Amino acid sequence: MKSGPDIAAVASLLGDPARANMLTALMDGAALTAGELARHAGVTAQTASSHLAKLQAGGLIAARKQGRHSYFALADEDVGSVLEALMGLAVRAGLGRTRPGPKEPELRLARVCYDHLAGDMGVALFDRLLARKLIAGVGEEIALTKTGSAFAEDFGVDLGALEKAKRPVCKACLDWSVRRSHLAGGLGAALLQRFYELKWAARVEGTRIVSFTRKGRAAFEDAFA
Amino acid sequence: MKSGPDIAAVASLLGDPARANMLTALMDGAALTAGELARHAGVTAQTASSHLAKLQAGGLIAARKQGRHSYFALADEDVGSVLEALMGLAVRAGLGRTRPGPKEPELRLARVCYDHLAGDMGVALFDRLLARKLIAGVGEEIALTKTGSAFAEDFGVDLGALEKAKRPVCKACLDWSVRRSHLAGGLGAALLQRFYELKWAARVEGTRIVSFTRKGRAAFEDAFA
DNA sequence: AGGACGGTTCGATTAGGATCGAACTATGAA
DNA sequence: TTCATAGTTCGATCCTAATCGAACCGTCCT
Repeated sequence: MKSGPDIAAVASLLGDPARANMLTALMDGAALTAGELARHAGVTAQTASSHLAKLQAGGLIAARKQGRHSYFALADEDVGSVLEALMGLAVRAGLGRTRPGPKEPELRLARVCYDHLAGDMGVALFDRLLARKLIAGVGEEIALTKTGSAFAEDFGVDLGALEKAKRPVCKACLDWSVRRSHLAGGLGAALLQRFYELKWAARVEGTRIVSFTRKGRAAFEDAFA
Repeated sequence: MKSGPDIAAVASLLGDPARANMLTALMDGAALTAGELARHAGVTAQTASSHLAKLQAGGLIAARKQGRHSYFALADEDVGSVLEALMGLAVRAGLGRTRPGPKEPELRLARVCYDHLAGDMGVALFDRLLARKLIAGVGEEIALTKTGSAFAEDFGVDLGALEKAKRPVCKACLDWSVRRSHLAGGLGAALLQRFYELKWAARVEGTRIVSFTRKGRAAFEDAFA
């Protein structure tokens, strides 16, 4: 009579409207703060906190503290797949769908975060370094691989100086517009510095926007493809 | 805040233990009467009736009256896929309500998922079809290759009939025990049917277990090696 | 230091829905 | 016809869990 894993337990987690709204807000893979998720769900912060604790206990989301903020993201892309599948079932019996659009395109594309690159291009940089196994690690703990170190030196980064500094060489930082990890730490700063030196990009005065030249953009794509 | 289809509505249907038990009982693709489902769920006939009405309204099950019996079955194999995927999440979160009984290993080895083969052997089948380039595709979008079509016909599958049906011929379904894809769709069903016909395997009464004979297992390994 | 703000915990309230008893309908068998 | 069985509908009860107010704990800022 009772066989197999307890699907009711996990399904009932998804079955509450507030939690479902939070999860759908997280479906793009980005991380959001507790407060933002509360707003998405249309509940108070207290209620949201309770929901988030349950989702975390159920293994559906992963939490990460940064400063006084708590960021939450889907635990895993499998969770996203299940949500997609559930939407498929929901569509056949009910409601339609809508999709919002982005804002502040330039800021979202590339900007400085303290002293390193953030925005879509920052996230892309991070993703490609990871995909090419130039950096590796889990969560925030990241390090350059052997090939990565060679690559960085070749790119003109003085790794020796970075390692002498007290600042960590590699660190994952959460992006506020894309809400995914990008590369911070000494290496992140050094790479952005090299982009300036190579005239691939420049700061736009009075803003945090990093403006890539056409050639710079192409060189960037080429170097990290 | 109001984006996408209402996944909470359908998820809350799956979130009730009684309904979840009914659905898991239906996962082998067979149709059961209201009374049988009530016993599976451990509730009285009245409550079962209420649950079944809700599941039907939600498009998860299909009802069919025959004499004084009401038969219920999963509305379609997508529902089965979602249930399998949910089981995957439940297992990962350690929410496995079931003590690993003696039947557990057999279930993991080979079982029916709606009407096709799942478990280790289902995944193995899928992998080998892919490795031999008999099927190809990305994600859930899969199709038979030319050599694959020839192979299927040779194996005794009536592809013409499959293509006339509205049901997709090939489809990937996520396996809860192995957490990888196995083959669903018309072809998946047809292959399992052939396994039965060839006496390679048979259903174990009252369970979802598919029991392969020794010779059947050898023939399976041989045919898809 | 102080204060502001984001997040969490605790407790009490409340609404939704799962459940069952009883009555009702329909089918099949005498 | 009468009876039995399968299923559904109705109403009442009861229990869980979502919710928010208020207080508490950190972190950041000046």
